[in-house]
Amino acid sequence: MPAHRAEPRDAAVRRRDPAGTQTEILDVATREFAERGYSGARVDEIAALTRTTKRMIYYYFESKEGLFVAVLQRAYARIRALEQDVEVDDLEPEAAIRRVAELTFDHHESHPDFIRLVTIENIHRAEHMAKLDGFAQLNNPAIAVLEGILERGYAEGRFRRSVDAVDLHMMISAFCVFRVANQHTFGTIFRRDMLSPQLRDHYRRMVGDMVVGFLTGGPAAPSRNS
Amino acid sequence: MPAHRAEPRDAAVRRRDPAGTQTEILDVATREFAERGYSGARVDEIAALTRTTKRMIYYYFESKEGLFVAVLQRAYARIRALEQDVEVDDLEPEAAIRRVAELTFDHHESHPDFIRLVTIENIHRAEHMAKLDGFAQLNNPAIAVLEGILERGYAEGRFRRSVDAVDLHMMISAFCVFRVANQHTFGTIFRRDMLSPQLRDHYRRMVGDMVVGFLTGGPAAPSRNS
Amino acid sequence: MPAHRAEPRDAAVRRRDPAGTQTEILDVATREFAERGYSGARVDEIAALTRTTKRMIYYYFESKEGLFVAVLQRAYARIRALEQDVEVDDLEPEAAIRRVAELTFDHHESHPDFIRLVTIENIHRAEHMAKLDGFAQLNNPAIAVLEGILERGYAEGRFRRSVDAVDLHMMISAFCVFRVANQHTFGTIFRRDMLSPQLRDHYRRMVGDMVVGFLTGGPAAPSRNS
Amino acid sequence: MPAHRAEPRDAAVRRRDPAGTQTEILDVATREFAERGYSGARVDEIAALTRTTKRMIYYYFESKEGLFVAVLQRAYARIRALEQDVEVDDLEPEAAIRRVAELTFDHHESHPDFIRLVTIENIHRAEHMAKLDGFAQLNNPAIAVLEGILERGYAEGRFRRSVDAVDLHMMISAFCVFRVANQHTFGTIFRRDMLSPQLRDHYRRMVGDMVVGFLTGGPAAPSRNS
DNA sequence: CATGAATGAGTTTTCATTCAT
DNA sequence: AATGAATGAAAACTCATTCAT
Repeated sequence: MPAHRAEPRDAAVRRRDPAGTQTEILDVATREFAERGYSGARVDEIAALTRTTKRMIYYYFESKEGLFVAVLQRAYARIRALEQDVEVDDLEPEAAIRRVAELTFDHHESHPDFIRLVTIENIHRAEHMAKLDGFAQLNNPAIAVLEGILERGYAEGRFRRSVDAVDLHMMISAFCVFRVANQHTFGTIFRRDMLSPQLRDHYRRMVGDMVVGFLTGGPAAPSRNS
Repeated sequence: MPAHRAEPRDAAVRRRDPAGTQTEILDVATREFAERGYSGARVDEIAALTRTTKRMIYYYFESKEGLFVAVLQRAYARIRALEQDVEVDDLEPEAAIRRVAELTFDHHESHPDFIRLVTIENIHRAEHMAKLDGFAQLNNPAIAVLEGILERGYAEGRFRRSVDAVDLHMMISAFCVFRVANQHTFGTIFRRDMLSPQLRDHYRRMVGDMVVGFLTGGPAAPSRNS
Repeated sequence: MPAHRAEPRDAAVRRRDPAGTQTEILDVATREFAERGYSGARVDEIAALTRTTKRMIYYYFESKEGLFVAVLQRAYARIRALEQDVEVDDLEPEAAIRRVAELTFDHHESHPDFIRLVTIENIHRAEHMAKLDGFAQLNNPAIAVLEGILERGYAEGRFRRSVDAVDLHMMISAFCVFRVANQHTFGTIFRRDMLSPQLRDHYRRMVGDMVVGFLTGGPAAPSRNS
Repeated sequence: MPAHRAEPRDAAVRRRDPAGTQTEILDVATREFAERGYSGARVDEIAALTRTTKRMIYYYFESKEGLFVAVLQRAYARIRALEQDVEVDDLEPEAAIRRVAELTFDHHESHPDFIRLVTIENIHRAEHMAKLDGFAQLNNPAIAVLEGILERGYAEGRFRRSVDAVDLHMMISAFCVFRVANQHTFGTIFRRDMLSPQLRDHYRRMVGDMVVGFLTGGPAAPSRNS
């Protein structure tokens, strides 16, 4: 046996625990894919970081691609679970929308691996997501929440600008995702670490200001040129 | 054999044109890296799509990584050249800021390869940019323009919210980049093609509304925590 | 295609015999490295002369360098094993030391590949040996034997010249190694094949004479400088 | 032009000085071949370390092999020139032979590159020397000197052992070459730096003692076994 | 003589995947 | 289920040598 390979530690421990084995593989694979991208991740390396072997990866997930798809699926499922319990009915529309923006902000900050996976999947034009059902989320809970807030806002005359909930979600996501996903190039160019703890509150407030400012601003001015 | 693989065209045609050779390599490499990512791109394939040989890639760029760095450098240099000629002094602050947002929007829409390269470089934590000088852009022309507009806006009492130019640039970029970079996962989840021509004007107006709404809105409300 | 290139023999024959696979690789690699030097040897060629594939070389030895290190290690281990069983306690000191010299002579003559590997390793400044433990042999069996003989020789008044065992070993090795290692240039210059069977006994006696003459000679004359 | 290549410095200086150009190439090539071996040396690197270009190497020396042959030839010619002026007629036979041994010792110590080249050429079985005339040195000056000393020694009854001059030269060379050529492996195994300045005189005296002891010792005892 | 550009054939190394036990 | 061994195809990279100017 080649001495240079990290051997699976304590292999006996993992025997006969299929769910645990799969979970462990997915945990490691998530880290590796997020860290190195789809092409950059190595099946060998993932196996080595696991208490199982490569064979098990193929047994459970068929192929590297199958593993990535499973990783993606689980990552989205987890995020969606988090999005479920947003409770903003007791807040005024402005406060509610701000709260949603801030929660999104928090989610993205605390799940950088998720954002990296999404970024990677976009580089691959979402071809892996396409292999799965259940990604289409026309009735996304996050959207439903936004729709409720918007409705209240318009009814109460607090929001002047008419806007689609998905577009609003996009605007909020754009801000929150960009801060994490583009931190490295942006930081290099502008010498500003958008993720520094000192700036956290600053940006968190900013995303709220942005969305509230947008909604309470006047109707869209027509673009005067292209 | 992938459909886009071109036959090697008469190699003799291109002899003794070093600048041309390098340019052609960079053109092809830009496409390939943007398309498949750093790890996913193949030096062999890049060479095959060129009128030169793999050997010349190593002759001029040392390694795959050196080639990627050169691609990145040229991509940023080109974008920066575009950012130079923004002329907004004759516009009112609101119109000016909207114009800037729209130009950014246009740039990003017309340079999807650039956005993909930036995304890829972020996955690599900007390690390739780090190898180059000249990326730090504290005196970025885009920032200077924004600063000018903000100053006028405050002086004329049109902008109520105090904001840093780099942060404003970030907000605009976030919107414009997200629309392109995350189009695939977003499109899959919400069944909305953010890049469809029909929605182009809609989103273009939206980014303007966002930034004007933000600047003309009241001062930041304190975050109520979560 | 070089004449010595063997067709790949039925690969299936050798499956599932890891020790055998490794041994076969080491055997072939020893020959090839000894024959062509480290840079001159080809991993491809080594694999071709084996019933396994290039891939297995990397599986077991990591790299060309790793393979060379393994070859060196095994070569030294084997020589050391031979050095173990020298039995000279029943001989007079002169006869004993002569016997040791002759055994060294015989070892070197029958292991030209080993000498070539050592030569090659010296060209590389022993950098590969440095990667391994266990090469330092302060308690080398060969040295211990020499020490025993010297002690007896002095006690019995047969050896007049005081000498360090390691230096004595060096003197003997120098003679025996040179005859093999430098046979080609020496042969070309002096038109003398030091390895010819006719001269074997001549040189074998000579190394004994040299060492005995040295030990029984008077104490070192002071160098008169040059 | 690839920025990473060391450019030929001050190329103009070297123009129109064929002898100088060739000398410079040979100087650099000697270093590189001695340092890295024949296969390990790089034509590119040799050219880069020169004020000329690769083309000139091929112009003057035809090929990498031709260059190596030229390097070898010059190296031997230089050493032979040194061997010319040995003046030992005024010394007693013992002192004379000791002096020759010490001069050989000194030569080898001060020309490690030469020894490395010879070692490398032996790894290649002297195939490059074979391409040249003038290497056969039956009337080698060094041998002639030894013959003279031996003759005197026998005539004066100082040397008792009958020996061939070439063999004696071999014995001396073996000691002196081994100390330099095998310093690295020997040093690693026995933790003794044979080239350390502190040990220089020790070994220099030892080679003299060895040869004098050998010549003044009794006639060769017959080998008692094999 | 001089030089940067160019090249074909090789050389080391990697990787996802499968097999025998 | 589990595992070390094995593999073919491909990928990155190198090198001596030649060409056009």
